[in-house]
Amino acid sequence: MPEMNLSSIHQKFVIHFGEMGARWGMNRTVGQIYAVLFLSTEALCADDLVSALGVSRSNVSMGLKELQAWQLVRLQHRPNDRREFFATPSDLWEIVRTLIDQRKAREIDPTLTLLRELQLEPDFEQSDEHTQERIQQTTDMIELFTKWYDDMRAVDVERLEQLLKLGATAQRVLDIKDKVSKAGGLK
Amino acid sequence: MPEMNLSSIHQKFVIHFGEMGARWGMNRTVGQIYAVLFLSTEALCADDLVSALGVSRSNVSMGLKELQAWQLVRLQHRPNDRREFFATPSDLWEIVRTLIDQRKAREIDPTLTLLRELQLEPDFEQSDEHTQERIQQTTDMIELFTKWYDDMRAVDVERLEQLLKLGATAQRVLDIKDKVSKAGGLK
DNA sequence: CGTATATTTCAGTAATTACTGAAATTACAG
DNA sequence: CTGTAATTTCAGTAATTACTGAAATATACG
Repeated sequence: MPEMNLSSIHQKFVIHFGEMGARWGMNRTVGQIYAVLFLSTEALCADDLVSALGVSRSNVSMGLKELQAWQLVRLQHRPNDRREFFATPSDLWEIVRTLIDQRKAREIDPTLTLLRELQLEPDFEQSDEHTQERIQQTTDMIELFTKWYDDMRAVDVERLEQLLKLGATAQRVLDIKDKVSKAGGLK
Repeated sequence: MPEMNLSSIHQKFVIHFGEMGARWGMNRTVGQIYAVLFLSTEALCADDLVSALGVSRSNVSMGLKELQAWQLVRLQHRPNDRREFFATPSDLWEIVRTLIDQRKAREIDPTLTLLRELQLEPDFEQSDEHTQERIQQTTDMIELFTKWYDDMRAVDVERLEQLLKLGATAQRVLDIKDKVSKAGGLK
């Protein structure tokens, strides 16, 4: 990793998110590009990234393309300059939402599709009870999570933070409901 | 992929979770082993997996070792049989919790550690405001999520399902609180 | 102990994925 | 159009990761 005129802080951050990127279905370079953009005050062009990371121009080009496919970077232009500049959304919540949306689209949705297809196959009814149950359980759980996420996705950020901070406290509402219905005999 | 005397349903399921496993920081074989165990009525020994998947004995051995490191499989013994038998927990919620716990421990916790370290570095105060803000935002968000998860982890499954089904409906509680405090002037 | 069976280790190899440099393409100013 | 700068493509190669078979190790039973 030659040629990294980034501060010590930036370097550590970039290296870490490079490793993390690799575990998240991108590769190291893609993660590093994103980290540099994420910390950068202004939008950067491809050559800025080349000199920040010391990787080839073509590697940066491919990395940026992938980040665009993930919808994780914004493209910008400057007057009298035909280079393209890239930036990350300033709102971290937006970034997280995009990440979840993308992974959902690439992993969860196809899985759900498969599970539903399996249940429609003629063989399904013939397969042993345990298999049927497992497939059903998995389908139900994914549906539970995705519906919850769809719900949450619609809530505005401030509200969402409140809800998350409530956490298990929200459970108290259910506790009370339980007690009331038991005591009062309400269904 | 020779030697797969699994039903069509099992095959499709196994192949899919093999691919998914690869995106989830395990490899294809590990994902496939897990899928076979997940659908199996009874615990299986290594050679069962060899013949189900048509991979080498040593590959299965390594895969099982990795699954044990992830705490995703249970080891069982049968009387008068010194082979080891493997099974997945019967409770899907337990599996999901383990998966999240493990990924948290491998990815989130180290990230949080790094972010906190960066904030303690002498250089941190010197770095530009945007960088400081980004690192702070990220720390805060991860802490928000992990605290929420810790909360939820303690709740029993039935309750958890209720809460997730509530979803954004829980927001109404906050809405009402808002209206009351506005109307009544409560702080 | 000795032997039979189960499991793990690991060096070598296969397969996959990432990266580079050169060539091709695109974009646009003159 | 023509020329120049920016970007992309892609074949070749490097690096990484996955897998195998053979050897080593562990386990349990007589």
